[in-house]
Amino acid sequence: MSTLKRDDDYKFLRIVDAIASINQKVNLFGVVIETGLPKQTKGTDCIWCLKIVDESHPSPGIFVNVFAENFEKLPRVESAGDIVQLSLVLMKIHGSEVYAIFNKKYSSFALYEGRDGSRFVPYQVSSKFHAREQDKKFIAGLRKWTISRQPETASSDSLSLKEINEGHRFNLTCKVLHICEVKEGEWMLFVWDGTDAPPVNVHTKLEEEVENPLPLQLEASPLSRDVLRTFPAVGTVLRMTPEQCNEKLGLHLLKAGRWVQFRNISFKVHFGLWCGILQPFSKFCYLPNNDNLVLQCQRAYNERVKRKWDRVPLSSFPWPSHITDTDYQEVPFVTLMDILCYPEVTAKFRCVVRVLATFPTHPSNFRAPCGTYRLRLTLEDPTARLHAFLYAKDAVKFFGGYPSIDTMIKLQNALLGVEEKGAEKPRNPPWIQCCLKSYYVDKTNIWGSRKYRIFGTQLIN
DNA sequence: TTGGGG
Repeated sequence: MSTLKRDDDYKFLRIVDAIASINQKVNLFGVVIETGLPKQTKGTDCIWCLKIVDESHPSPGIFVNVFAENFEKLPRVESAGDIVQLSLVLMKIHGSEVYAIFNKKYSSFALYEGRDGSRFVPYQVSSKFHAREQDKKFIAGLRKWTISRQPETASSDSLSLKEINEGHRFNLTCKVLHICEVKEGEWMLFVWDGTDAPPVNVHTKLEEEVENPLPLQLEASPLSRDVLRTFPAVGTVLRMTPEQCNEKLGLHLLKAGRWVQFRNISFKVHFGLWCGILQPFSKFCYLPNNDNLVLQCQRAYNERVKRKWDRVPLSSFPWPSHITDTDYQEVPFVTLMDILCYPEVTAKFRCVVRVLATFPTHPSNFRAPCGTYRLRLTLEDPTARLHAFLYAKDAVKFFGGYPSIDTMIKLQNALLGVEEKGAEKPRNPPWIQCCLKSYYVDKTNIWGSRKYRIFGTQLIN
């Protein structure tokens, strides 16, 4: 196996020439167009795979497999389109695919800003990296070339959350809002693009509400109000998890607040909630803030939130069902996320929601032995779920007095989107409008004892 | 050593 001679140290190959240098150690500059997910290998190291291109090989690019002894030493590419300088990487072939292998013992890397950068100082270097004056001309050359090149996101088919459906190999352009360790070594991402994920059918049986009520969120312990308050009030916050929890992904390295494009991900429904699934072969890359797709998402969201009457689910357009009517018709709707994040404990709202479940499950138990109504509804909109209680005179107004059990069953079926009595079909609850109030039950712990109650709302027969 | 483009 040949290595570069001393006087070849400054020699940087074009990718097309590196591809022809199998089993040799070469020096390269490239534009990073995609990264995998950082992973722990089966050996002792971590790996992060980059895909790079240059003018000699603008498509499809070659993979650079970078190994390092810990996650922190891996190249953390800040943005698709950034430039990587690689010294003494070994060119190898597997099948018909040519790779560059970064060996921690003798290879080195440096990362530079891409087309929008003007500095020649790398933002990250590996321990063996030495800067040289000649580097600048390669960086300047690549920057000049990338300006004429279409950004990667322009050509990739990317879904928005309002278009997701169950299946595999989707690309999603979104903003990472939050990353948290939900269990020891298990990380969950919270992503958003300003649109609403489509409502899904509820497959659980209503009777299961007694033993296994529908969860309000996918994470075992709900996010704190401080975290929720950093989330936008409009648009679905999608939870994303790795397909295999034991997959040793370095998800904690991802940065909240950045727009990214995920590639080759799946979407599944858990308990009627959409969930993004990261597979071992899923990719992601941070997008520059001036990426066209990012700007489009932000513009659409800004338009949406500034319209007074637009805080309703996209799929309830142009108007929710006419199953309910509310007082305070002049009050604009808010989202459940608005309600969860409202800065005061006691407040009144109007919103458009679906009723996923009732507890008790059968109308014959909606009233206590003393005759007073007392039931709990599980509500959702594209932004959140919450439990809302229906009590006493608010329930009398809601149900229009004390209808017969048969009538009550009909009302409940309409509310829950049950097609016919006794059918084993999934429920598809309609969007309804309702008034909600938040209140507390313990004066010494007002936030900890906050609850929600439906009022000023009636079912229309 | 590890991973390997699905």
